[in-house]
Amino acid sequence: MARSLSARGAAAAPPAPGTRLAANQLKRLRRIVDAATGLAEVGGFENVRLRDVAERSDVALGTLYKYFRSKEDLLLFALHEEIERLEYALSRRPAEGDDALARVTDLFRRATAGLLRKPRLARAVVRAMATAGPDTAVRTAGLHLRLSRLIVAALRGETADPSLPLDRTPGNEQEHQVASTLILVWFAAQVGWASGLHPVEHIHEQIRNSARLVLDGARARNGG
Amino acid sequence: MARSLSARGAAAAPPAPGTRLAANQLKRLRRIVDAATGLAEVGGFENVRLRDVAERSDVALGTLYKYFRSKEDLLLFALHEEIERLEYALSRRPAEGDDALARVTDLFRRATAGLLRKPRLARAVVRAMATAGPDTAVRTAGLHLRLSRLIVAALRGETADPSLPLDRTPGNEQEHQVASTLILVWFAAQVGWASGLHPVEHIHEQIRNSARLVLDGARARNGG
DNA sequence: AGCCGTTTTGTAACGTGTTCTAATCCGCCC
DNA sequence: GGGCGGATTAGAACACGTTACAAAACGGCT
Repeated sequence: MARSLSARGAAAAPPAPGTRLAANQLKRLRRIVDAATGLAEVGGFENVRLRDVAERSDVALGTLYKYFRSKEDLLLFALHEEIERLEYALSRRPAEGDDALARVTDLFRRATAGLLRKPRLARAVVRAMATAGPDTAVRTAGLHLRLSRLIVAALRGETADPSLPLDRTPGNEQEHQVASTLILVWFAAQVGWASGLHPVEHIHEQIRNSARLVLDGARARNGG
Repeated sequence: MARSLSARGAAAAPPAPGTRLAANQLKRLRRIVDAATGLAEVGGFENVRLRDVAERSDVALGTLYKYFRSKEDLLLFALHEEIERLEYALSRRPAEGDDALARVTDLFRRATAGLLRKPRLARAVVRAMATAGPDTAVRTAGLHLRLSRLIVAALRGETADPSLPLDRTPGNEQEHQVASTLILVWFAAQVGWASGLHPVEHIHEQIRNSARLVLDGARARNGG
């Protein structure tokens, strides 16, 4: 995430062997991502011309392709960081609400708000997600798991433990199904927004409606 | 749809003025779409090179762009036809099942099967849908409405009336919410499949799980 | 300091979606 | 049959993602 890349421990001692290179590479990576998001904030997906990204980050085009497999991969990395921000924010202030529905709605509200603070960037990353190919499947799956963890925690009124490995996420089958459904709805609603079909509010409405249905279903199924 | 384009009324009498041109244009349109889907069946989205489509359909590149605003628009038209096929099939044999859940599951099973009869074409149109821009928003919205109508009918155990205008679709608010949720889940699941994230069966599982949750929710809400 | 393997650079090249234009064709009307 | 207007054609041109490659720079090692 942003933190782990920028806040390098100030080692006054001679850097360990192999570290110097990695440090430079991390700086380069950061420059690239910042350049890309900067361009995306201004003009969305189409405005992220990889030649421009390369120029703005003082990096050769070839280097850029050594760090990221494609334009989508690059923007997906930005989304990854955004989700890490969300994880951090939720760890400091968990989703609020008296019942699961309220908490989950709050979670998505905050997630959407965070993403849409920069609408054009949001459009860009959503589009990247939608057109991702098999080469970025791993990243995509990771995002899904991270979100799922956050949702399950919100359902339970707990706060997610980011230190746990993603494949050992708590939650029973039904909770995972609820999370999965809501993630897909959220994603699809955002695609609809990004392609000009709906205004932003529609994302919120859609999630609220779906969450209500799904959670009532879960409750009924539990005999509650 | 295919039917309405190819089965032209055999007017032995001299064609009405302006008809000759339109007939040629319809033939051209059909050739273009057939060429595109043919290429997509073989190699998916990337294999649909518009130059090749133009050549295969004996049409100039410029003409192609006079008929369709973009590559996505062209493939979306193919999806439109596929959904019309689904409408037709459902009008002849409605979704089967004793309760709403069974019928809706059957509907999506058939829809998915129909689409995935040609997996590469399916990948192509799903991708087109996912990357559609504002220029194709109308087509996209239309597809959503058509599907919604089919789902509401399946929920009720009726058969949809394709002659009704799309904006006068029957169904109360809750039924529309159920339909909307399931459509989004279906779409997102297909995007996941198309980008290599999941095998086909996952689409079915996902829809089944989501439908169960959502319909239980709807039932609980109705006090049933 | 000098060497070596890796990384980075600069730049050219290719493929493909999209746009543009001038020339041609086609159906219609007088 | 001749001419008009819109549709069509062929082909060039442009933008941008992506790949390729030779030369230069860099970092660690002796």
